Amino acid sequence: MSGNNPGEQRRALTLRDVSEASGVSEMTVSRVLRNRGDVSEGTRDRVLEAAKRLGYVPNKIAGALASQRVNLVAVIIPSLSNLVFPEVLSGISAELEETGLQPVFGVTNYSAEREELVLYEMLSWRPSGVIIAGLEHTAAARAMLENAGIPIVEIMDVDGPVVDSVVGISHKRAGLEMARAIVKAGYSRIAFLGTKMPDDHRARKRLEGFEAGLAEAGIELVDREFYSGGSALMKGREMTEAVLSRSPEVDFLYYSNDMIGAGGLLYCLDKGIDVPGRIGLAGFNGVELLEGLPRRLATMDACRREIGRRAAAIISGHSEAGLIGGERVELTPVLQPGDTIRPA
Amino acid sequence: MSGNNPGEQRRALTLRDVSEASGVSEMTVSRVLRNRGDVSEGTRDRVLEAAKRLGYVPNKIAGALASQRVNLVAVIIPSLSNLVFPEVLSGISAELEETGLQPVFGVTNYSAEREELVLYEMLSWRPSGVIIAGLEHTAAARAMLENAGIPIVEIMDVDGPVVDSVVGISHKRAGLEMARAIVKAGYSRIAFLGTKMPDDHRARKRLEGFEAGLAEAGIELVDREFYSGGSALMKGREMTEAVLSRSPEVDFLYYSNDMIGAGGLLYCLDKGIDVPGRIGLAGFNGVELLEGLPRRLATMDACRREIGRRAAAIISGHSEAGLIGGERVELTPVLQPGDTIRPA
DNA sequence: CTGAAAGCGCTAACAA
DNA sequence: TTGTTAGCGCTTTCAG
Repeated sequence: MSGNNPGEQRRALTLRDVSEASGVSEMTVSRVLRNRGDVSEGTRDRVLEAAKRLGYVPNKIAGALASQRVNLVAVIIPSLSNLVFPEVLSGISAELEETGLQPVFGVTNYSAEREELVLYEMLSWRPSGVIIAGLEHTAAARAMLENAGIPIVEIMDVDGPVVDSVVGISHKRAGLEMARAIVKAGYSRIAFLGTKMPDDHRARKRLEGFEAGLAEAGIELVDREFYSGGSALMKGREMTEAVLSRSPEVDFLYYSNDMIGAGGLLYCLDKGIDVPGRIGLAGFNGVELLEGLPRRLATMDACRREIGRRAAAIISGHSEAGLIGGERVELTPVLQPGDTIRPA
Repeated sequence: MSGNNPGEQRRALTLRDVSEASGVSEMTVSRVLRNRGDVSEGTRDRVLEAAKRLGYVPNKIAGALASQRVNLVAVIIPSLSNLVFPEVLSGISAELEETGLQPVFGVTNYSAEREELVLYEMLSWRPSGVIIAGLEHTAAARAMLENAGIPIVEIMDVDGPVVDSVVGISHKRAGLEMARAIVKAGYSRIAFLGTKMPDDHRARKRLEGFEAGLAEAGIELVDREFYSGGSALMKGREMTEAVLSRSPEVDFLYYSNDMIGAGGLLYCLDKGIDVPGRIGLAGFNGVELLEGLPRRLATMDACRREIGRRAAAIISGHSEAGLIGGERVELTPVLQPGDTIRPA
């Protein structure tokens, strides 16, 4: 408020400043500011008044170093532009809201190398826990996770070996069940349309499960088409056109996510193709965003918010209890048949 | 790798451990690990080998306290579920990638109170800079920003008084120009459909600008409709239906964002309404996600990624130069007429 | 090129 | 209820 000579480098306020301004020892000031221990009403008021008047903001760096406790939870995800992850994050945020823990986000762009880097960076802040998407990590990243000495929760996927705790769904199973539902509905000449990302293991596992499901009925994929980058809705259109002109006999299109599926749906409607009569369609994720399309695309809910919540709950539970122990939460995605699979 | 008695609380490794394992002083180990100062090839190798073998992860808390430097940039945004912000974040991430600075995100849920809290929390980590959405803050938040002694960049909006630097667009102007374009195209019975959020000041400013633009031509809004929550596409449909049945004379619908606009577009197409002949439509944001709809919705690009980039660049520039000085970057959103405004 | 000493701002532990 | 003393693990500074 006063004495702000511009140009003069202002030193940030310290506990000592508040201590001097209030005539109370640093230690007691610290107690007041953290609501710790017994402090008399009078002292408390004097301290709070002084802190507020000066505009004191505590230095968590120093606090964390002294107390060896950091209220940060590292959250590592592949991407922010894929709709799915912001939803997971908001589940995490919501769950952590009242726990005193703060999520810190890092993004890997679907690169295992970058994941390793981001993880290293985050661990060096000594967070109280780590939530990380997927089960596939570099050897070094895995080692860091194992040695961090804090609760680790791998999320989204449960198909594979785990470091500590895990919260997710089985993408293999999701693909498998979708395949069964499609076969049961009488489709048999089926194509897959998906993303081509080297490190998108979950999409890969869904496809594997899907093929396994088809194999049960002696069916093989008729065609497949991959893309990367660009607007998903548009890509969905383009890929659908490509597949339908290349393999006109196809009667079902399974998309690796709802956005490209929606593009495909719009394309089919444009072309006057009978959906789900002539061609059935299904996506994956259960993106709420898409409610409101001319038809509801068949999909499977990936339980994104719930995954975020449960993962955060594990971290906050363990950080309270002070223990580290692998929990396993497998959520079950439910088929939402929508309007694009014909009734069995 | 060895000696991991489970159950035994493992103390995290310190510089001293690396020092002892390599037979080099802590100070020199520190130099090697930070690539600072001259260290002989031999010592360097010994240190790196030891650090790697032990799996040492530096403690940034201690480092930051000692050096009084923190490579964190606090980024405060209203929401993650609104498409727009993840894009800003990815602009920030991209720009910061090579600077050694790390973004840390906080979410306010469009609440000024919560913003104040999040800001306090983040400032207590003594970040190198703050990027914060919007110009409207509580008095206390404003005071914190002013006294933080670090570069502050307010983003998204330039219509109003600023704390330090600002990067954004004028939403008033965006609304104004949209109004002019619509009037010029010959529409005159115009309705507004938007979100009802107390602290969404940018949507409010767009509406104000829009009304001002209409007023230039002596036109007043025929109708308005607000919503909150739910799937935007669906809400767009519902609101559109409501307005059209209440005010059948309307010939243009201006939506406060592209998602509800897209819902409206789909509704009109469903009903066989001639767009843009009978009714014109426009949204706001320039959401790439929507490319691939049956028609391209008229919109205005909000320059989200660019805003993120520029804001991050200001922070990293100032943190290098060590100075704090208000920069002002006003980007100009461009009208994308798409297929839903009839040619003037 | 390398090392020793002195903190960074706070809190744990103990003393009064 | 309040204060004192020692660090937390690193880096700055200065001395070899």
